[in-house]
Amino acid sequence: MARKHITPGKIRLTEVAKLAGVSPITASRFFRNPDALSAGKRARVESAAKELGYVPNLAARALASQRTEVIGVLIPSLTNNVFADVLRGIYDALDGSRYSIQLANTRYSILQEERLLRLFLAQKPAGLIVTGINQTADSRRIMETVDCPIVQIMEVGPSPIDMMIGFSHFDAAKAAIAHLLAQGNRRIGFLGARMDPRVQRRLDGYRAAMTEAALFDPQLIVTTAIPTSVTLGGTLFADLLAKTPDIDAVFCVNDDLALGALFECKRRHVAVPEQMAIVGFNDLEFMASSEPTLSSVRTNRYEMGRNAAMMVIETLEGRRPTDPVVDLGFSVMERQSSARRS
Amino acid sequence: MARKHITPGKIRLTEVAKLAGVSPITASRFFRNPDALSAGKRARVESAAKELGYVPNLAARALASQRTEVIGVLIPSLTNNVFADVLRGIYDALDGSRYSIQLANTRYSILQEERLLRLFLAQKPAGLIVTGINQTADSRRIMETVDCPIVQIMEVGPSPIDMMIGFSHFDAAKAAIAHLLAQGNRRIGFLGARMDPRVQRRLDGYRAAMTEAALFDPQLIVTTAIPTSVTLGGTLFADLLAKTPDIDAVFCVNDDLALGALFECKRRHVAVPEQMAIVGFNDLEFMASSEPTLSSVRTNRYEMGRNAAMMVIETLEGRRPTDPVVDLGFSVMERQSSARRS
DNA sequence: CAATCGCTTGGTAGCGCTGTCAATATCGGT
DNA sequence: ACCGATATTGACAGCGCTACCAAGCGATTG
Repeated sequence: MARKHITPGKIRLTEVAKLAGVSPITASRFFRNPDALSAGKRARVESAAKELGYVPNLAARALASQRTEVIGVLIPSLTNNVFADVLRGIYDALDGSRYSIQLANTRYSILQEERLLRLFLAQKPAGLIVTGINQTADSRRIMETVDCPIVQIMEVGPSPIDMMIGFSHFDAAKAAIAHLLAQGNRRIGFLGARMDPRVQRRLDGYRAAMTEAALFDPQLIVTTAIPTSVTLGGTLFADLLAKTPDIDAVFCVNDDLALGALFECKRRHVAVPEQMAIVGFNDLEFMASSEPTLSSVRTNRYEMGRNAAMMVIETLEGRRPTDPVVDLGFSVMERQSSARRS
Repeated sequence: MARKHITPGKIRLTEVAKLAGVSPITASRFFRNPDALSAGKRARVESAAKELGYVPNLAARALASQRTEVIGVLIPSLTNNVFADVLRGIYDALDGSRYSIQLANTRYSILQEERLLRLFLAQKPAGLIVTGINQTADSRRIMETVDCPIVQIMEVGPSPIDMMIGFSHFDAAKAAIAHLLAQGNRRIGFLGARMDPRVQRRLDGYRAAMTEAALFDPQLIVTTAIPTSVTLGGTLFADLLAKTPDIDAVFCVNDDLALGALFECKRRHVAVPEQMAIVGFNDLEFMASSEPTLSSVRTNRYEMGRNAAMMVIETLEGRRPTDPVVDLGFSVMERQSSARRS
């Protein structure tokens, strides 16, 4: 005999089955596919489970069935507000479902991402949500061969691994610049921090729009690898102004930078928008209530997370979404900070 | 025979043991307590595992050992920046350790918290991190009988369930008011949103400080159950000003409200700090770089998360912290928005 | 030299659940 | 009344790992 024998009070599936007067297998089916039971047994098992306060042992289930009900989520940052919204969407979508989330932070490193991916896949997740479309070649190969729904979030692009939901950062940035140009601005600066792949594509969109307008000038661009912050927005804006004092507008790759730039303008008594137009990116809540209100590009982060999780669930339940690639779009929110000068 | 027989390529502990020329049990010990092996076997198992790319099956481990290496984390909100910092601390502390995190969102409901708690405990977590000291009586009873390290975070108080790390919201608010009083303010308003237990205690601290100074007036208090936002800060400030136009300062229960109040002041051409002093709470990054810079009460959120996770791990490894209750304190950051009028 | 001790190693028997397949019950159609 | 088809149910074995106990072994001791 190997170990201490059965703890008396413990409630296993067997106990529920016994009380309900059915076989353990039937009780098991009740929890996984109740429709397969006759109405009578279904009711008996249900009340027995409730009476005993039965909670399934997920480890045993995972071991026996060779799969889990865990959806792995790989995001590059826990601090960034953008991902907080996405996560909230994911958690909301999974709330009340049988699935749970395993979250991991790649810290903007695709090698770290690959490591975490291997770790996740070893535990046979039910599904996977990964950020962006820039994975290592190995990561991609691994994900292509694995048999579970995978959603790439935050942006759309060609050749999804499986499914994809996001928007075009290139188009979004281009639209922001188009707006600034339409308001009569000519010397439009670019402020970028962190410079992850999605921010790079916003820079590409900026470059394309400016080149089309024959207004491109590399001197207008200030970027850094440092993580973003409001303080950094002020610093970068000061740098830009030092390099190119004749700018009439600035496009910031996110709202923190935009807010920092606004504060820096106030410190320097540069009137916004009269002397300087500002546009941010993401449209965080505060943009609409600053003074002046700040223009931004609205992105649908909560919906992105929510839909991504729903796409995974639907696939798992056999109702695979008709279109594997969803473009959630964006909208340029035109506010006081980029209003046309009178 | 019950099911398809052994998948050929699958690497189990048995395979590693075979290659290393030891029994499975010895291989198993290598992963859990390498020091118990002789140096020779340890090296052999290690190289065998690496050669085969072995990854332990956590479900099997959990089932056989009757425990998991998952630390449950219950927080009230995913959106709130405050918890993002705490979470980052927790994830950082657990990074590279054997433990992983299971996160759940109570949405500021202690009933929801109790439900999630039962769910977690059914899976025998290695440890638990819960927010605050206001649990339901049932939750408390359950946690007191369960045999795993538990850390209550965000605040300190009497009678911890097990361990506790945080600071006194009462004292922190009182110190903020003391600062405002020291700067010569007399009619100090209070702006509160969400009004969760910790915010309530900040209100208590405010009331105590104002009463001590014989300046308390309920008309100075504006609160709402609505979740916080910058926009709400502006709205509440407008309400306060409508009720009590003669205020000379305002204490906001968080930085979002403070920023909203600042913007509202700008819109109304109320000079900060000349006509209106503002103090926030938490000291988020942007407070130091706004124009004017905003005073706030700095709290050590990242350290709180990090230490909480470390306290759990240390207890699990038999090195229980000497003091179960850790007060991380706070500091009043005095900036331009509450500078003494010249 | 037998008795004792500490360290390392292995054998056995499950942990609680579910995949597979066979057995049985039920039903409509001829 | 018989047949095959469909809906329900159950028996069995085993998922991959570890708790428990016991045994092997060299060193130490009186």
